[in-house]
Amino acid sequence: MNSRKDFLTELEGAILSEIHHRQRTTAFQVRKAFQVSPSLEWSGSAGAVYPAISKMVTAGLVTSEATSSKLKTRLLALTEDGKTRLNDWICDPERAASVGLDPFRLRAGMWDKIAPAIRRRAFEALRQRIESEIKALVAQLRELDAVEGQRIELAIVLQRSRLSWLDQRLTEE
Amino acid sequence: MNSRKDFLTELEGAILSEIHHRQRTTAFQVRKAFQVSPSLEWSGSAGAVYPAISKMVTAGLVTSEATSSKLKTRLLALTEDGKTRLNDWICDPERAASVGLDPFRLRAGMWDKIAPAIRRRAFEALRQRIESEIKALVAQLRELDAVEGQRIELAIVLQRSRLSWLDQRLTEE
DNA sequence: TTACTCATGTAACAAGTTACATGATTTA
DNA sequence: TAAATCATGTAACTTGTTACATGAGTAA
Repeated sequence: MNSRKDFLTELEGAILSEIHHRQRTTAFQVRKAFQVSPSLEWSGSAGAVYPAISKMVTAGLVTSEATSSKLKTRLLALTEDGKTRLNDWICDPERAASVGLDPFRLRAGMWDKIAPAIRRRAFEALRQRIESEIKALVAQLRELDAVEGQRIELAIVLQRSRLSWLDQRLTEE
Repeated sequence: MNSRKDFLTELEGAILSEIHHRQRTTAFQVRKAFQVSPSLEWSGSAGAVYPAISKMVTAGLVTSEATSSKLKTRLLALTEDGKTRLNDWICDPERAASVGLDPFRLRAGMWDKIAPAIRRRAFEALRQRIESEIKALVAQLRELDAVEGQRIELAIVLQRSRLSWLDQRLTEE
């Protein structure tokens, strides 16, 4: 049995993506990108990012070299092995096609089970919230790079489809 | 400071939903429902479900009464407090409007970064996978109850929007 | 000089996973 | 009677979170 894990987690894939498409990145920059991203659910917490990168350095997927600056910044880059593994992760159809975790979908079945008056109010609050989320996403669309841009585009598609689902539910009543 | 947590996690909400809309449920049935569900990402593992239910029994959200059967089955039900908390969870617009965790969206930005030939093959594999997922979801639509049905419907909407996103990318090339 | 940001990292904790233990009941 | 299923639960592990420690540089 090989104890070396032969697949990347979602977080590891996301980190490698970040290192790959941005050149001369640091762990800190990766964290920042996660914190800023409105389409990613990770907080970019130090306790997740640093250990994940250390592990991938040990596994030979990432190189980490010290800089001359007094701040102990380390520049990260992918090894050939890291690039291959990232590619496999990006193209894995099984993972990419899975439905993921969606708080809206999780609740959708239960909205039928509550009193109509409460539901109407809840739907109204939801609609407003989603619309303001869309506005925020659209606003960020220009500021951010291409990789994040595609993710945001899909997040907007998702939010719009939620809105039209809500509309349909409301007109059916 | 109150150490008693005043919000439900997604798993706790899902468990309360399951107990509420099915009458006379057991922890085992809840696990089964999660395991079978194609729209939920939890495995319904014993190590997650039993402790979560125990905690909610202790917190006074769920009652658990032994049955006369030799199998040490326990029937679960919501208390009034549990129903209130479930309602709050269902209607929480902040949580419901969040984008969630989506493996497809996470990878979407990176598909531009790989060689066109590899991308085309990856997209073809993805398309086939998604289409078979949709078929499986449609097939389950009849078998399952209303609550799960709504979730599956939304999962189908998601998968179809992924397909049309892929189509758009392919025709743009 | 106080406060904020850059930058890395660890510790305590939370929440999920698999694998196992236990024991009754049903089916082959 | 052997195996599968029903049913509950625990133990070891993984992976994420917040909060803290540490220390350098920058702006008020």
